[in-house]
Amino acid sequence: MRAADGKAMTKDAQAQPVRGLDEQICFAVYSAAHAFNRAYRPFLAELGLTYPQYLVMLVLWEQDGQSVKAIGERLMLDSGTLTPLLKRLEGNGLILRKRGREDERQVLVELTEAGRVLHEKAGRSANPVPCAVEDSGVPPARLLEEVRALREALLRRAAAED
Amino acid sequence: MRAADGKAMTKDAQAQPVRGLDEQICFAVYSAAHAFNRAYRPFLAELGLTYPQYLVMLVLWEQDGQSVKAIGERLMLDSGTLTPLLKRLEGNGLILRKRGREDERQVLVELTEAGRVLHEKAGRSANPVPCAVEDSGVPPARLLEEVRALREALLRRAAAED
DNA sequence: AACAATTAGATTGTGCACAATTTAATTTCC
DNA sequence: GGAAATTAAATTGTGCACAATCTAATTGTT
Repeated sequence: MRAADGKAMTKDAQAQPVRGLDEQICFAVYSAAHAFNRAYRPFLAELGLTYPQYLVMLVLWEQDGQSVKAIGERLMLDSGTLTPLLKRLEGNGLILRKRGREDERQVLVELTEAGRVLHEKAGRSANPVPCAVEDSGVPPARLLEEVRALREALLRRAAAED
Repeated sequence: MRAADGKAMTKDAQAQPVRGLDEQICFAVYSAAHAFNRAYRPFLAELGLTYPQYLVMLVLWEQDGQSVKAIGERLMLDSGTLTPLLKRLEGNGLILRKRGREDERQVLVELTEAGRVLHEKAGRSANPVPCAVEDSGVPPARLLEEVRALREALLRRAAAED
């Protein structure tokens, strides 16, 4: 866990009249996540991946041979989500799953040749999403930082809840 | 549909080297959506709702008696998602589903007394999420507008893809 | 009236997402 | 060295999410 900066939380949760849908940041983020999914679909269909599978591939393209645990920490997903997803990627010939020799509890995930080739293909395919981000007119660097700050604050609250 | 301002899209999708996970706004939004879910969980557990069910209740609390179609347009969800979700809400006694008398293809969704009472209860329960948003230090009004602008740009791209 | 086209929901099948539990391997502590 | 605690994955069960398909009702056209 990062960000144990000791700064006290500003206040406690309190009862409040329920806000309408359109004033809620949570719905904006929720629906934006769906919109990303839709915008990515044609690009990912060319690669034969779903969006969560693409995220796993991004993690492996950054560093091959990671454990399920390490992938899960990177993506904030648990084994109940990753195990079947990784089995599908293995079934499609993009990765191999093998028990660690040193610690046999671990499962190490390695790219196959096809998995590495897909990295090149992804780089050559037209990705519509960065353009859409640009179209939105929102400065990407600032938005990235704001959404990350929001996520971290939410995770701190969730962890503090009990 | 809003925002048909006639402004041409700035450029077409192009091939680009694949960016790392941490530079991608899509992953920031995706993981922030999960973080909202986690932060909401204890609040929603008190109400006996999941997050998507809470969204449906928000829509009905704003206006009772809407059709499945209208709810779906508001939340950007289709009948394959809503039908079983609404049946669960009906099973829990929060709503009633009845065929429209005027147009029998429609199913109208109405709050029960328990569903209305839950609105009051939601208003009295401590909601940790606004506090977390405040903790993040990001100006909420600006963030809301930026995320919405992003979503609309993504949906335009997705619609234009083919 | 009659028939095509459209529309509203429901259904089916695939794939996340996560809580809770289980199994097996490893580490810790004595 | 051996029992207890911890850890890594897998499994099970519930609930979204959406594409594709199906059924039934309505609307439009002739």
